[in-house]
Amino acid sequence: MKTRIRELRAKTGITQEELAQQVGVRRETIVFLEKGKYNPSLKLAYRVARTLGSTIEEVFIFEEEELA
Amino acid sequence: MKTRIRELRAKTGITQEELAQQVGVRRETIVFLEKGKYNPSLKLAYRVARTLGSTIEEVFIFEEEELA
DNA sequence: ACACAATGTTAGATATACATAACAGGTGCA
DNA sequence: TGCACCTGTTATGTATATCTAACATTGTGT
Repeated sequence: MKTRIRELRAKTGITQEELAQQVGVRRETIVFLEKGKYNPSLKLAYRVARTLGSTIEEVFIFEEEELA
Repeated sequence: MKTRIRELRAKTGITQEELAQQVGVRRETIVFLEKGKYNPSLKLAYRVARTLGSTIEEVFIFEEEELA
């Protein structure tokens, strides 16, 4: 899974820490998400997308093979 | 969380069992999802949405309060 | 009424998302 | 140089999504 979290954070000028607080998770969780190191719950994905002013499918990108 | 899984299943005429097989999970998992009894992983949400010919945000609906 | 398919529920086991804490490397700025 | 901030990593613990199996209920057709 790839994400545009870092890119969107840069665009809105917020840090991992700030995103974490707004989303209600720990900063480490954001680090792992940004690096695609795990597969978030749908609710968390929604929160991140909304906080970044975007949608789930724009923020979290799966390759076809990953879904098969 | 509410979902349109049942509605979209009806539209395409597939059973819980068939959806489960196509998505690669157990039927009980589909039952729980349909009833909003748990919060799926993003990857599972993607698979369900794609199998139903739709998108995550159309299939899984969160109320504002749930996200806050 | 009977048979069978579809759906619902429950209990226990396993995997993993996420929390927590602690530390390390990098960058910019005084 | 030094400090403060941002980012990355690792280890351990907890909560919960998902699996598995078994049984109950509801619906549908004949």
